[in-house]
Amino acid sequence: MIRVTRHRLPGVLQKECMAKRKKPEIKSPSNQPASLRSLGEYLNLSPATISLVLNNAPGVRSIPQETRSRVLEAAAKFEYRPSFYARSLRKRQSFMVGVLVPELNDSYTTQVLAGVENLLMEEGYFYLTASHRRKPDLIEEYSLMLLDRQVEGFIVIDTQLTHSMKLPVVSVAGHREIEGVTNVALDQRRAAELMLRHLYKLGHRKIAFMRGGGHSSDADDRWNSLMAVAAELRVDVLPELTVQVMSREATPELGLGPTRELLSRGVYFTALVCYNDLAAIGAARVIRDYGLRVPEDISLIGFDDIESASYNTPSLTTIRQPLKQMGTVAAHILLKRIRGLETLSNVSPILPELVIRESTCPPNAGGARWKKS
Amino acid sequence: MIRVTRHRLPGVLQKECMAKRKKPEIKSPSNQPASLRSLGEYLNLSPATISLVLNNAPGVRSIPQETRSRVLEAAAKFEYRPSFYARSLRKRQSFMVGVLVPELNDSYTTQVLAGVENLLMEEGYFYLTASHRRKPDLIEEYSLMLLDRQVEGFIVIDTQLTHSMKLPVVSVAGHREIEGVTNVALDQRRAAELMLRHLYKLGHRKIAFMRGGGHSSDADDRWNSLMAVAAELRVDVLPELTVQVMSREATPELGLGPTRELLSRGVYFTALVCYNDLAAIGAARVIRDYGLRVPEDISLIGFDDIESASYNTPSLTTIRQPLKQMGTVAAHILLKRIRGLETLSNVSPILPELVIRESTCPPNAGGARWKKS
DNA sequence: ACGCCTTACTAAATCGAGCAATGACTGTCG
DNA sequence: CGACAGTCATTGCTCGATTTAGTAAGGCGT
Repeated sequence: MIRVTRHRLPGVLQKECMAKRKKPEIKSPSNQPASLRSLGEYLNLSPATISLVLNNAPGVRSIPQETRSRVLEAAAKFEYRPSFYARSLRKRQSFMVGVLVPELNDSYTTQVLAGVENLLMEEGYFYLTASHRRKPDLIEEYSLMLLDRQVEGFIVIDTQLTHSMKLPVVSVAGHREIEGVTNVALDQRRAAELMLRHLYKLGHRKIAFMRGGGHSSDADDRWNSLMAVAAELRVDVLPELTVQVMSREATPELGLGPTRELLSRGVYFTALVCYNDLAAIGAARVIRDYGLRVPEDISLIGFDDIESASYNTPSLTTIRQPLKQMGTVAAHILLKRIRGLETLSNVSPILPELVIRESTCPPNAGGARWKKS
Repeated sequence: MIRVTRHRLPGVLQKECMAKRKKPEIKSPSNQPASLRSLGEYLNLSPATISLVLNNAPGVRSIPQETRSRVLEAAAKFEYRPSFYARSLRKRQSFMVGVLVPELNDSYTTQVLAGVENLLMEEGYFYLTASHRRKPDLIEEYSLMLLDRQVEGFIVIDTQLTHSMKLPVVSVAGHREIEGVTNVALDQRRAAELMLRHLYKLGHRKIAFMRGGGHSSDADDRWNSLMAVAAELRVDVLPELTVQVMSREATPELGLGPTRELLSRGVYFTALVCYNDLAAIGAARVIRDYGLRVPEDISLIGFDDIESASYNTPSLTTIRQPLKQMGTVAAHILLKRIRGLETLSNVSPILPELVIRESTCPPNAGGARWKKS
């Protein structure tokens, strides 16, 4: 009876095995991507051992330093990279999250996304994006597709979810309160304070307001906060000095109609709080056409700090949402939730920032031109 | 000796097997996601059969209609969705591509991305994005990470690749010619023709030029095309009427210096071809400060059609790159290449579009104000 | 000489799907 | 009665990594 050293046997078996199947010759490095098995064959070790060493798994303690370095060396030599799929299949973790956005070609979305990406990358996560163009059925369909792909959670940006999901969800600029969805939202109250306090300090008391359309979910919130702060500062909000955005275009046209309406009423005011930057750019145009100057006759304040806000003449004083930061925060919370550290509520609202540019100054700065026309 | 009907046996075996391992009870639908096995257990069929039916595989012919519908029904009932990982592992296909971009928060990139996404979604592909902030080592690192995740190809946007990859690559706004990389590029020649012909038809002959800085890879191409077309139209390109962008800021400041320089030379001209929209916005500002009007005294033409181009006063005449379409085309070519229909060369250049707005008009439209200051 | 511990590993199952190769049974024909 | 075709499925391996439960060899103690 022939005895063979036990732990040499597998090597022999494996070689026979290799002969049976297509033989990879001398295992040229650039042939096939290295696998645990190919490394095992090369080193005359089992795949299990290689796995143990490479993952520094608990059971590795029993493996002598010398073997370890042999493994490490071989892994480096053949540029071993574990198969993500095999690993994900086994560990039921994909290190991916799904991101649902209304539209990719939109600076709000992409700024948030930039923040999201930053944090996810740092943590070794990737993300899959799907843009649903605000169609509920696409939201549904895409979330299922992302679920199929084993995302571990969702970040939804400016997206109307209708029901809760089985996975953790963090929503940026979301409105509804939904079970299992953490909301990351701007502190609208603080934004209103920044706007009105700025105008108030400059000396403005006759302030006109342009209210957002009903289609935007932010609009009501923003309006209510504005009203609350105005009351606090004892600034009158006169119906004659209040107009509402009607259209839902994403161009400065937005501000044209309301501003014309306002000026045509002939009621004196020194500052206009616009619904957003786009509207403010439109408003500036109308005011100039009207023979008045911005900011000398009328100060203008916007919201969002879009790119054009600083390119415009005059450049706009506005409220900036730290969008990138909001993305980072969202990703951070999501990962926490994925890892089981519940952070369902208690998300502190994001603080906005006042950006002072050319469109605001003290009232009547250049000598009143009002009533001239 | 007991004989059991052969094809009942597996059912029994499986039941015993179930008893040995953790028994999933009555398989409540919302318990675990359904798998081929769980469906098989439920229907007393083997996973293989289920797979056959659901994939409509060749071997399915031998399976009677009745069994098929039973399978289909059960799959619907338990909302069976195949595991992407298992499938990808087996078929070595991930239905994912990698997208490398310099920066997410950039409208050029995201417009292209929107096109890419559109087409990929239609074809059932997703993509993983990584933004490398133009750092070569990050480009390298991220492409390896994407490779790990089994992407089937790459789309790179405005990204300097240094070497060829093993996978198909399509580059948008890429410059270098690299083995295995298909370039999707704008037809700069055509763009130059659109710009100059437009000015020429309006009657401009004294045309000033603002050249791009050397840091942009597009800049030289664009300049050469411009020169070629100018020669063709017999339009003089005078050194006195040529300036160069120096800074590399991404704000209208870009156009300030060059335009001041140009005006300070005191040489008469009626139109200025700007390097891009940003520069044109800056130029417009300087020209107005100088006491001249756009477009009555000086027509201005930009490039890119950024959002602010239409918001600006006056709005800019410019060249639009069909970025979304470029993204679509890139994705289309990539998928073709992934599927093995080689489309390495012969990619027709993308045709730009002239967008006529307020910043151009015939020369001396409002009566010459030149030399007034 | 016997058991027991340590060292250094390995076998085999698992994740879920996909196939190629087989089987078992039924019915029919020579 | 036996061979053969046709139905209706099943077995068993594969993809590559992870993990648990081992096992063989050698050393040590008594």
